[in-house]
Amino acid sequence: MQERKSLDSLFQLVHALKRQLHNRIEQLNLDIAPMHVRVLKIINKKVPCTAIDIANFLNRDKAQVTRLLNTLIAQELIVKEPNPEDKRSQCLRLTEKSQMIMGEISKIDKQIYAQMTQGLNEQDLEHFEVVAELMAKNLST
Amino acid sequence: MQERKSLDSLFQLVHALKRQLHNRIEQLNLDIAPMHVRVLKIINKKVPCTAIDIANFLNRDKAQVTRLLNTLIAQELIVKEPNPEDKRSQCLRLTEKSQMIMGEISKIDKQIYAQMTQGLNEQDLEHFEVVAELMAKNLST
DNA sequence: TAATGTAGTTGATAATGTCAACTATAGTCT
DNA sequence: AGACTATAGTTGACATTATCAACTACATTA
Repeated sequence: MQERKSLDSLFQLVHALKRQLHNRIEQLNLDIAPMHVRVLKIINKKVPCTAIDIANFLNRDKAQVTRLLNTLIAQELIVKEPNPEDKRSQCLRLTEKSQMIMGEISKIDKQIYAQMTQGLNEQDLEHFEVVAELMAKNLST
Repeated sequence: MQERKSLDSLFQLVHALKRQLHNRIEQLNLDIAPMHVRVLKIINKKVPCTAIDIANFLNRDKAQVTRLLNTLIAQELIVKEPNPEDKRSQCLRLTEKSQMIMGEISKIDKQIYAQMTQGLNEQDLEHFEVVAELMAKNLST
């Protein structure tokens, strides 16, 4: 029953994490969902960033990404700019509004991370992350 | 950026895991989703088992559990029996049909687990699980 | 230039998750 | 016993996340 237990704890962890993030994001009164926040983070980090970059990073369908981006554009959190290298594609950029929001989100991330990692030292976390990454890689190939 | 990276690898791992499970379950032609399988596993493991037990274990809304159970009943994978200790409640039990299916599911679990844990030793896995459990606990309190 | 590939959109639909209101039974308190 | 509160489960409504297929427009390759 070793494997069963491990998968369950993993599912429960991520479920708890998503709920925390969802609750905290709700408090910002942004009217966007956790996936929108993840998209904002990616656009913030990767410059330049296109829709395909996001789909690849999140390993999600392009259709989902298009819809997430539409919401963000409607709320003036991102803008699309022509991609000089490819007329099919657009570069995504945060607006001033969302740049300010990213600060809040970063705080929330830090708080949740601190809460989640209580009682764990740097070495534990390092090891955990390495294992998680390897597992994800094992599954995706 | 330490915290960001860690959360992302976790999300990606679970996403990849869910996809693998989904694909494999699909191959069984059961016409049920991963959550249904998780419910079957819980009923299989915990005897007696009621709807509330499932909701508590999965940390999900009772409404969702009711609907998952309805599908399973419609497909004759589980039956409800009166709970002798509480007339509001029913005990859930696997049918012969689903007991056979559990064998297949167990095989799939083992295969996916083996794939996911390639290159990791028992100690790595033990540590990973302990950390995941502690994190989940930290978040839920 | 024809064929093939890629970026992104749209429609349809499945899977997952949450909230609130409700029924019926259980337990508690006096 | 009767009133009050709590719990098990159901139902309706809805939000979020995810996937597939078909499509347009542009890019790349042969």
